[in-house]
Amino acid sequence: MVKKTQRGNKGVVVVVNRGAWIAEEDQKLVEYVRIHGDTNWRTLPAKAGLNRCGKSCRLRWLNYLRPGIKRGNISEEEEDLIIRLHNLLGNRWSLIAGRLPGRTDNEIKNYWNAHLGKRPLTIKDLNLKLNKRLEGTGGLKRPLPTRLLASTRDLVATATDPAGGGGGGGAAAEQLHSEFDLDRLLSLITNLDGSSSTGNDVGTEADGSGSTLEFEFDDLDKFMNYEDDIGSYLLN
DNA sequence: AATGAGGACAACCGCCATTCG
DNA sequence: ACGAATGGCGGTTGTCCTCAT
Repeated sequence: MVKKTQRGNKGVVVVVNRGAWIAEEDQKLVEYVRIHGDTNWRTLPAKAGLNRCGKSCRLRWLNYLRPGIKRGNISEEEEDLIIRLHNLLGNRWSLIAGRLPGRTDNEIKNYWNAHLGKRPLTIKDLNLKLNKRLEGTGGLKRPLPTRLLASTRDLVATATDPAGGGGGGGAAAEQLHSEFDLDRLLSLITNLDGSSSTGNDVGTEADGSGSTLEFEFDDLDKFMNYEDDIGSYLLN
């Protein structure tokens, strides 16, 4: 196990363990948190008899030891949700993880980087996914409007770089950008239950590389429960 | 069988926001 | 009001494992 010195309380140099946790450390941490709760991570290691920094303990607890954590086997539904939430929220892993019970931000982030981030998610992929969901209803009568599920950043990237190369495509990007029917999407979302002004206003934000949608939780909830409505909207 | 490449994932780091004295 | 302590987050790195050569 790797050791490292760091400044502890009052500048005292202490030796802390680094690297992979061993079963004994996990046991100590679980036992301590079970009795005393998961507060004051700074002093917890010393009290629990762990040669770890507080941050390390906190991370270990939150990501692996706390009850209710699901490990591995990301289901197709979860993956689908991750993709759509990422389209909405970007790399805000803690927010995304908050929508996936039992999953941690670290796991979502790792999964994205390992499986999804590298894979260019095309509109065709999204259409195929939705058609699969709509099996038995005849599938989509017309292509899914890209503006509903993909951020303009992704669209612009696709438009400017259709073959994976770089540069160019400004006109196409501009066209796609103009096709991003933000107002339409927002009005669909806010009118879902007929209450467009609930105090949880939907906002938008430009980040320079294309707009990213920002939703208050209630609106996001609506959107995530909106899949069937998107389907019926497209089929009608 | 040895080894190098690439993937997967656990853990660390640095920064920022919030809380507290 | 201010600074220190603490918590939380996203990005990055390190390590282990698998597989191809």
